[in-house]
Amino acid sequence: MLIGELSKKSGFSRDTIRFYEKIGLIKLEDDLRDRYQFKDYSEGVLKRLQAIRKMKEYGFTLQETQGLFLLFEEGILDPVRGIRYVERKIRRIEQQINELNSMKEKLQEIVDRPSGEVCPIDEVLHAMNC
Amino acid sequence: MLIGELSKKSGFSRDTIRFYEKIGLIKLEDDLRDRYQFKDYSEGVLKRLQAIRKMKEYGFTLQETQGLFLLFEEGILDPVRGIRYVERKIRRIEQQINELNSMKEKLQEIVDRPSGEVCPIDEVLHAMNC
DNA sequence: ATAACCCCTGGAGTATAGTCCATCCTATCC
DNA sequence: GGATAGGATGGACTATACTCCAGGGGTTAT
Repeated sequence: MLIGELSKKSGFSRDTIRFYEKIGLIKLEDDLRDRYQFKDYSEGVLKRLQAIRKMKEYGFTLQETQGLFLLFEEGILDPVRGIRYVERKIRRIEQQINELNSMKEKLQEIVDRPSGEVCPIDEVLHAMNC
Repeated sequence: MLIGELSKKSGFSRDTIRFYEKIGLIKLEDDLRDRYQFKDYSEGVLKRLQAIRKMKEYGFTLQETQGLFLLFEEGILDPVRGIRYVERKIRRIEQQINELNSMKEKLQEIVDRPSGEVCPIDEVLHAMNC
């Protein structure tokens, strides 16, 4: 199929698809163009794009996705490794959540603090005589 | 003080300080250089850098910080506005936390699922006959 | 006198994930 | 024959927050 159809079916813009091609995240298995010199994408590429979409939803970066695809293609991705990989990702996400929670708590303290004449973001700007 | 001292006292690298200067986040009130043509930073700049550090801990971007400084300098930053500002920031952080939690849950399902011969990231790569 | 150490500027490069633009080709419709 | 609607390529640009480098100073210690 041509890039327009692939774009519609995958939900990625043409530019994004071309960008993914440029970084090697998707490949045209044979770059034999049809008689009009247009690229002809296979069903496999569409499936790959759908997998990329999933990966994005799971919070994986393109680089992580690419690494996982590589492992998969080399047949190194057995259940045990796969689970470990996902568990590491979960821990990274948990770290991010913790950081955000600590930010949130600090900010909540500012909001909750009974303030009379005191500037509510005094904690933030305390050095500036707010 | 010279940039080296400011760097030590603030914990920001020289390059970072120069970068903050370039984007206007800090300013030399008078750019009167001393006899060696070196910049002479005031205590005020140090305090500003300390405020920036705080803001970073609270999760504000440099742009947000700059905006807040501007409001403060214009005297527009009263307690009510300040609280509203912080509350908006809290809500943005909550959104990010929610997104991360939903990613985490999805990944946790993959890990928890009783798998025999099935690849644990099948959900991710299901389209690829993993 | 030469090294070590501090300062200056301007500009390029890093990572992430695209988006947009100019310029070109080809087919089809009216 | 010109408009419209696809397609191709290469390269520039966006945001965020730096980091590094080249090339030019001056000061201080041995």
